[in-house]
This record gives sequence, C-alpha cells and structure tokens, in this order.
Amino acid sequence: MRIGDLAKATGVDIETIRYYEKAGLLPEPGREANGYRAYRQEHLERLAFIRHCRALDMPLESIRRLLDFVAHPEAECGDINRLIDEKLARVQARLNSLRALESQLAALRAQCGENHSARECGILHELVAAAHGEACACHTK
Amino acid sequence: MRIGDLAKATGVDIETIRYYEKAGLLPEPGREANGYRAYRQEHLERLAFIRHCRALDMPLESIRRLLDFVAHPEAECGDINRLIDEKLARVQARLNSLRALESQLAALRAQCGENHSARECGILHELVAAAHGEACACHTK
DNA sequence: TTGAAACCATGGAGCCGCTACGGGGTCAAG
DNA sequence: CTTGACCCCGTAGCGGCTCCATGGTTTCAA
Repeated sequence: MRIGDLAKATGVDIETIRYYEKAGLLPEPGREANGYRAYRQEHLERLAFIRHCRALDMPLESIRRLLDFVAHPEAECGDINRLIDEKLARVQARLNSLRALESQLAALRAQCGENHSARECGILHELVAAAHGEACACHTK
Repeated sequence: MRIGDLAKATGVDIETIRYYEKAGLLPEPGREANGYRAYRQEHLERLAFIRHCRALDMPLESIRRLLDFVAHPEAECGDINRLIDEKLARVQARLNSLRALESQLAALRAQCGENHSARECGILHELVAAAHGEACACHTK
C-alpha cells in the first residue's frame, strides 16, 4: 500500500499521515526501492485507531499514551480511566461555557434587526457600551 | 499611562497588549522620551472593547472588522448581523458535536470499572474494535 | 518514444492567539 | 552603586495540521 492508497482507505490526508509519522504516532513503514512508503494492514488499523481517538477529540499526546497501553497490555488501566475522566470533565466544562456564550450571542443578535447604518446598530452599541463597563445584554452577570 | 498601567487597568497581559498592537488591533501609542509606550483613555476603551469581543470568543479578524464599523459608522451594519449570525451558528454546531462527544465518552467510560490490566480494559477494547470498523459503544451511528 | 498527468519525496513556512524567553535599556529607592 | 521593577525588541514555541516549492517516479495515451 502506498501512502495515497492508505489515505484513500482511511480518509486521512496524505500530509496528515506523514505528520503522524513524524509525530511518532504511526510507525515508520518500509520503503519501496524508489523510496516510496510501503504500508501494511497494521498501519491501516493503527491509523484507524488514531482517527477514532481524534474523532473523540483526544490530543495526540493522549493517543500516544493509549497506544502505549495497546503495546503493553499487562499494565494497569487506571490511567486510561483517568484519561477519559479528565477528557469528559473538560468537555463538560466547555459545554457549559459554550452554552453561556450561545445565550450571550443570541441576546446580542436580538439588539439589531434589519439593515441600517452602523451608527444605529444595536449590536455595535452594546459592544461599545461593554467597553465602557456599562450594562450589556450580552454580558450580564 | 504606561503599558503596565494599561495591563493592570484592563487585566490584559503586557505581552498580549503588544501582540494586539502588532496585529493591528490596537493603534500604536505615542512614546515617552525614553521610548516607553504612552497610552491614553482611548486605548483603554479600545482594549476593553477587544477583550469583550474576545470573551465572546470572536477571532481577531472579526474584531478588526467590528473596529472598522466603529470607525465608519455610516456603513451598513448588515455585515455585523451576518458576523454574529455566523458565530452563533458555529457555536451551536460546536455545542451539538460536543454533546455527542459527551455521550460517547460517557459510554466509553462505562466500559471499564475498576483497575485491572489493560488487556481486559473495556475502553481499550472499544477503541481497538472501532479501529477495525466494528460496532463501538462510543461511536454508534 | 515522448510527453503530460498523477503520484511520491523532502524540508520549511504559515495558521491562531497568545506565552515565554533572551538580552538588553531606564529609572527610582536605599 | 547596587538592587529591583519596569520597559524595549525580536524570536521561538504550543497543537494539529495545511500548504508550498522543488524535484524525482510512475503510468498512461498519442
């Protein structure tokens, strides 16, 4: 399998594959006589694993640690639990702040209806008022 | 006002203030005889405006556009509405994907209870299964 | 057989929004 | 005269790619 085949099979960009190799996530494949990378089934599986973890928004460093566990199955898995727990906590924190942001933006958007000059734009007024530390629909607290 | 005073007044890091200047968001201030930056009230207000927009998670580029509107109040504000609408849409999309992620992580976490060897870790099994394209508690679709 | 298109290689820069670092100049108090 | 707090500038680093320039290789059709 050449790098383009692997890319097609996994939906991962060629440059990204090379990046994962440089980052130490994907083992260096063998080379054809002409220097082209020659991948095998194990690379495909490994890459699928990495992409699945990325779909779960795990940083590459966490994936590295998970791959260590795959390589050393006799180790304790407490760290894996912790990794997932921490990730979950961060996701929930981010959810909370995004929910707050959503309502702030919605309030801000409600300040301006149709097109008119920026001078009378409620959104801009709100933002400028906030810059003066005054009450602001999008930043009440 | 020197940069340290401005930093204290706004809660913005000194390096960040210089960065905003270099990025063209904060106008270049005058200088004292010794070369130190000399800020005035308008800089403080502008910086507060920027930070408020950043609190709303707007990218610097959007803030630049908003500042253009502040400077040219005769322009139509339709772009402002669009800017906020787009931001709102992105926030909502991110909320949806984070909500999905949360339940996936929770399902994943439920696969593994207490400490044991990684070989029997349900989380790792799920992730490896996913790499093979099999059904996966954290990635059902 | 030639030549174009599609593939592959490498190394390096760019993206965002900072943050940190290194190596210096300035200034007031003790 | 030294200490420390402040300021200057330029550069590099973070994560996770993405894009670029430059050049070699393969594959197909004319």
